[in-house]
Amino acid sequence: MSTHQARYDFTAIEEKWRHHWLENKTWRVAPDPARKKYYVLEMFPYPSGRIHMGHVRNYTIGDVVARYRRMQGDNVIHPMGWDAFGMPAENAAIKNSTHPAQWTYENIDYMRGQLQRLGLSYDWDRELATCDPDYYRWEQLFFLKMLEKGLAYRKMTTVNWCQTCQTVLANEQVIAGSCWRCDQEVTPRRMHGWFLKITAYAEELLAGCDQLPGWPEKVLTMQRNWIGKSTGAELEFQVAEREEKLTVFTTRPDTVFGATFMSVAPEHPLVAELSRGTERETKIRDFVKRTQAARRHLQTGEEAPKEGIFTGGYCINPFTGAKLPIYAANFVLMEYGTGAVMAVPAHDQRDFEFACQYGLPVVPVVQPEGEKLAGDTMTAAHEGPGVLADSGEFSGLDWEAAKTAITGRAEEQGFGKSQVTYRLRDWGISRQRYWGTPIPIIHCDQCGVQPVPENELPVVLPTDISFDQSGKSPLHTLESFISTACPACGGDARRETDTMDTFIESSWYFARYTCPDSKDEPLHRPAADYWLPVDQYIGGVEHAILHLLYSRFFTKVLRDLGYLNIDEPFSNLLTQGMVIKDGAKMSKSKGNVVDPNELINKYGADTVRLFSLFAAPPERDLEWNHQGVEGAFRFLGRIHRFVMEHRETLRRTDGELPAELSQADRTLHRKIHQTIRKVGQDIDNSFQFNTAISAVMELSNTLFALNAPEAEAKPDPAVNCLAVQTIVTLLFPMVPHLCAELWEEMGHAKPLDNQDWPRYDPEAAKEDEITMVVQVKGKVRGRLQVPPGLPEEKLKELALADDRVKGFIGQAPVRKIIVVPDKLVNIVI
RNA sequence: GCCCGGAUGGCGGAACUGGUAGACGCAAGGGACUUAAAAUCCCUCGGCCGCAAGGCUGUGCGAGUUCGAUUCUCGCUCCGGGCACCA
Repeated sequence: MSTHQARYDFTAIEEKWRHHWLENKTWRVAPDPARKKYYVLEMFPYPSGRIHMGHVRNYTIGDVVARYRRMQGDNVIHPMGWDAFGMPAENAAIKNSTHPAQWTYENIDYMRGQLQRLGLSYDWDRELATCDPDYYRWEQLFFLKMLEKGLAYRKMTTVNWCQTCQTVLANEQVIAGSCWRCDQEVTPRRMHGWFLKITAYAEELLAGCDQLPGWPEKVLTMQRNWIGKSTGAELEFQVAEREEKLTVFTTRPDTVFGATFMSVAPEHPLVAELSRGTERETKIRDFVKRTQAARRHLQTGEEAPKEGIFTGGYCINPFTGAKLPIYAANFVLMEYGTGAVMAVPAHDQRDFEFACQYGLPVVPVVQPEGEKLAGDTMTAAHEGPGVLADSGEFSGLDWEAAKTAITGRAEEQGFGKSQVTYRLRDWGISRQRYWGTPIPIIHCDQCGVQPVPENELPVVLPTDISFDQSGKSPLHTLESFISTACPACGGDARRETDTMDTFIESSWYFARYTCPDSKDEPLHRPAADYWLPVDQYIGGVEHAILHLLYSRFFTKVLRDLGYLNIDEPFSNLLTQGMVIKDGAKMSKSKGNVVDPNELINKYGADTVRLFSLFAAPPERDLEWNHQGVEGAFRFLGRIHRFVMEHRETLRRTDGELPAELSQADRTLHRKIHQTIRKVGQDIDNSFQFNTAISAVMELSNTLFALNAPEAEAKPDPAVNCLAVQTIVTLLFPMVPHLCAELWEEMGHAKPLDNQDWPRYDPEAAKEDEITMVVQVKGKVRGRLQVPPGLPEEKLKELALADDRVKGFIGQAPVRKIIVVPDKLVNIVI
């Protein structure tokens, strides 16, 4: 045998099969109502230049799922595309004086090649790039439809501004006070912007969380918290000696008798109203200005000390008639609820602190069991349960009952109602950037804000632009783009120069993959209906709220607009962990980046894939370990060598097992079927590729040992052949090139691509002898080799007869014997 | 502060529904082959005691339930993530 023949030439093998798959379009799919469909999708990448290890891991996991489902007979759609709009293209354009489009498309070409080198089984005919007008034009249509239904609107409000990115961010895109992309701290800014009414779907988005058993509980919890539903009441307080009423939202209507003052947001209109023309006016205006500035300079995560100022106004508690002073307080948020709060210091810690600071009364009205709280001795608010006291006719009620009773009374009397409030805010989608989807709107001095007529879509992003160093969008000053005619009056008008948040593109791309060539409509219903929803979605947990919430929202909107018939986009979600090196996330600044290209050159794609699956289960972070990669490479080399060494025998074997199996045959045959069972279970239950791979390693270890030169009785060639076939087939989803090659080397004419997953025979997997553990008082004292299925009595007998066990029992009386069939016997003395 | 995760050899990680802790791989040590090296193969490998047979101990810490706990309960410690004045 020549060493040449045995060499594992991964470069040649991988190149051969890459071409084979691409040229034959092996992974192209079409709807087939007769077959079960399976949609597996990985979060598409931003074309930043080159793929990184995180992509490798993400896409390898998806590829294994895709190939595995195909082998199970499913009609598998597995598409890939490019999240191609975004800031980096613009930054690169400014820096290198290229055009964002050119930069983006060059990156796409390069990265597509990288993905193909990994052997990922995509249907490339479905590839899309979101910066293509044929893609984003439909977003402009969606926007117009949403505008018609009141789901898109424009308002002037305080937004999150990122100075570095020179743009506004949605609330979801502010992570711990900083920009999700560049980490710059965001600052508040007043400006006009377009919003999508995600709050109209708050309840459905929340309820949907209970309909997603295939999602990690952690992600659902984060989404529930983000939506932040609170149930309570809205109560109206008449402002003393004035026309206005002050409406508050509270989750604790039961404490209304304990309200001793009111706090409102500094921006609340009533603050300016009440102080107008009084001697307080300047002082109050200063306070408002100061607190807003302070909020801007707050360290992320820091709480400002509570501060407030008396506005000079009072309002009347409708339940008690008491006159409550109205304070402007820095901790009250204008954006939440009504921007005003009834303050109950005895039962709310914030109000308590505020009351202490400004000498306001504390009146407990919910008494906890076995205690009698008094306002002047309390050191903290009591926020827990209790029974109402000093609350008029409601005294004596349990707090929960009181919530309903008091709200009900307010409703009868016409000064309140039960109310649900969400933390979720509408999605601000205006971006002051160039490289994005133009918002199809025209501003006319005469007619106001006008939608671009549908038949004029798309509003194409102009390409004749030049960047200066300011970082500002060139669209804002591009006269040829801005200047247009008003669709209503035909007069001079200006185009909207803001573009859409790029999260819009990723909110529906999974649907467009089902019909990427649809020309006359955004989605071709028969295709979308057949393929959707995505059965398995895979990506990083960093999108737990952002992309995943937006996509859920968009799916519901598109459903209500008649484009889709599903409620939820992703039935199952796998959030894979990060790839780390030396205990830290890979980053240029840390100098711990591993380049996939170098690895593939050195070991081949199969080894890189194998290691990234083997080193950790998918949800967990994966520590990249160079020596571990070597180990994966050695394993593939061993399999390759074995097949090549036995090539001729393997080709001659017809697969018919001998009628009588020898000891070695039985050992190997049993292991084969145990492995089929184990690998199938591991993938089906929880994508535990790491343990699936170790199972295959065990099978190969058995195979190699039984065929080692020093082995006494070698297995029959037919059993060996079955073992090799099993290894190659089970490993194919993870290590496709090598397995395809070895399959062919074994003499199979039909490629492994659509081979059926091996069948598991429970009979063959049965052990004919098992190790029974004998314990004395719970400690292992002996082991028995017995055939499985022995009756309990027999097992007890055998256990008690064991010499070593006898020694441990000694003279002590046996009190009890516990038998777990086929597992252990525990003798209690 | 609140809400989730997690903690197992030198390392990555296994362990069905409470039933042999450490599968599989890496590293390390020893050996074989080789003029030598690489590659490959074999052996050892949680800790302590012991020549050995074997014993004791061991899954972050402390209790508990159980014949039996990495697994269940309670209380802590540390690490990671999310939210953070949301009324």
